[in-house]
Amino acid sequence: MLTIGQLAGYVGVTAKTIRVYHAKGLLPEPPRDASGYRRYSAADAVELIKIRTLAEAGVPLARIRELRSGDALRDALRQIDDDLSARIDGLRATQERLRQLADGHLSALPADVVDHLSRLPGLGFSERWVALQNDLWLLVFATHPSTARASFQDQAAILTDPALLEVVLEYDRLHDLDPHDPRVDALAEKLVSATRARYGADMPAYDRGSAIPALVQGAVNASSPAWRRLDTLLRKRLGVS
Amino acid sequence: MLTIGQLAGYVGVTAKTIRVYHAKGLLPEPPRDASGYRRYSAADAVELIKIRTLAEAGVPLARIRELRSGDALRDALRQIDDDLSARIDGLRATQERLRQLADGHLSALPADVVDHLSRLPGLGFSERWVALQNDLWLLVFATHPSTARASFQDQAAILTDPALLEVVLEYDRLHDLDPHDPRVDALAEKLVSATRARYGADMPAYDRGSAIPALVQGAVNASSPAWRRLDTLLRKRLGVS
DNA sequence: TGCAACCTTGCCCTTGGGGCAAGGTCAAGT
DNA sequence: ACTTGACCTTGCCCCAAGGGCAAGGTTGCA
Repeated sequence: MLTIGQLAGYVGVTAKTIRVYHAKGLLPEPPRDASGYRRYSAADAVELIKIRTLAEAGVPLARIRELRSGDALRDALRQIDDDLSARIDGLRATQERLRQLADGHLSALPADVVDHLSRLPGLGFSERWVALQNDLWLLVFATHPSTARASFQDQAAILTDPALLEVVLEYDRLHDLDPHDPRVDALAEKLVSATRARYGADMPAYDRGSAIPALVQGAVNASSPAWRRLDTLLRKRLGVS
Repeated sequence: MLTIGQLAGYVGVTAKTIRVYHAKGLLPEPPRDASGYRRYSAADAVELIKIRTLAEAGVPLARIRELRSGDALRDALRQIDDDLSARIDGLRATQERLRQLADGHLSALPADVVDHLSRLPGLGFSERWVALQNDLWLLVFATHPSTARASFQDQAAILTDPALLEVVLEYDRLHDLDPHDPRVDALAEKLVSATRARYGADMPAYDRGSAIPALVQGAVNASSPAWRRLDTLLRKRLGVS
């Protein structure tokens, strides 16, 4: 018959852990010897190993207690297994992002993006626009590392077409206008036709490349009522949820 | 400029989590607007994403704070990566044991072991010995599933040799003897030579098959002073730590 | 006989947030 | 101008799964 410390060392937990399992009704209290020490049998060890197997799989102790008595265990085990697979995949994804962080991909923008941004003032863009673009690309590269590069190159290419460049410059200038200025409606029209021409009839997604989530656009819009209204118009005309 | 809820929804955490990070000095407090709301920039979002990447890798927040300022980060990332690999392996092992549990391998002894145990009384073993063997194999199969079968078969084979069977039977009978009875020393001698004969000069491990941990032996010994002394003698003679 | 290493219960501490209260603020529609 | 619902603010207590310590009793070994 084992003492609590022997059982604990044996299964690879601390005595405290076993006492906690008793207190929570996970493992029944064993008989005590003459001096009040708990005395365990091999069957208790097997039971404890089962509990630890579930606990190490991340099953909450309360749920282990439920499973202990009922015979829902057979069914539950499959879901726990799936859950475990999902967590393993999650950890692998985390590891991947961690390695990108180690390579410095999250700490600064790539050199060509910085280069691109530095040329924007020369093309006629405002300081505000450049700062917004900086933030925007920072976010896109941080959240969509795999597609960010393609989005960026598409955007940079747009500015080499004089007609399209003029449209984007007007976007910039709209910032301080009244939301109901007719120039807002006019720009919305121009953006719709330019977008349709560039990306075809069935939109891959709204506006500037498919990888930019709506949230980024929302953050951009927030600084100007005119931009907010422009965004509303575009969503209506392009049929985006 | 983002509010806390926008930033939170964006990075995929709750606003509370961000406040906790402020309180713990992980993420600096951003400027407040006229009404006291926190206002975040894209740089904060990038910083938060870094923090979450580390947190999801299981790095304690206190440690993330240390890494945030110092440039020990580059070094620490490698260890965190290793750590993560180890945890992925651990989860996979847990999953493996979970599947064995699902197959019922932990709930009962295999049929051939039960069969073997049921034949022991007929060979002259005591009830006590059979119960101890039952417990012992329960433990071995629970903790060393991969090697248990080989250990068991080796042990079963031993009992088919009449000379070895007699040695084991004497082990059983020793239980109630005085620890200093000369028969204890005599059995120790016999066991040493039998073990050497069976397993060669350089022991794979002590006594009955290499997979049985010392702790199991300890549990067996606990019930008899004579067995305890026998164990001590064997360890000395066979040179086991 | 002494000592180290156990065991007992009880209580507070920790991590990483969740949830609620009580109040202030914002944007939209009426 | 008012209301409504969704935000935001701080402050507080709560959770799981144990860790650690205290104060006392017990065991094994020389």
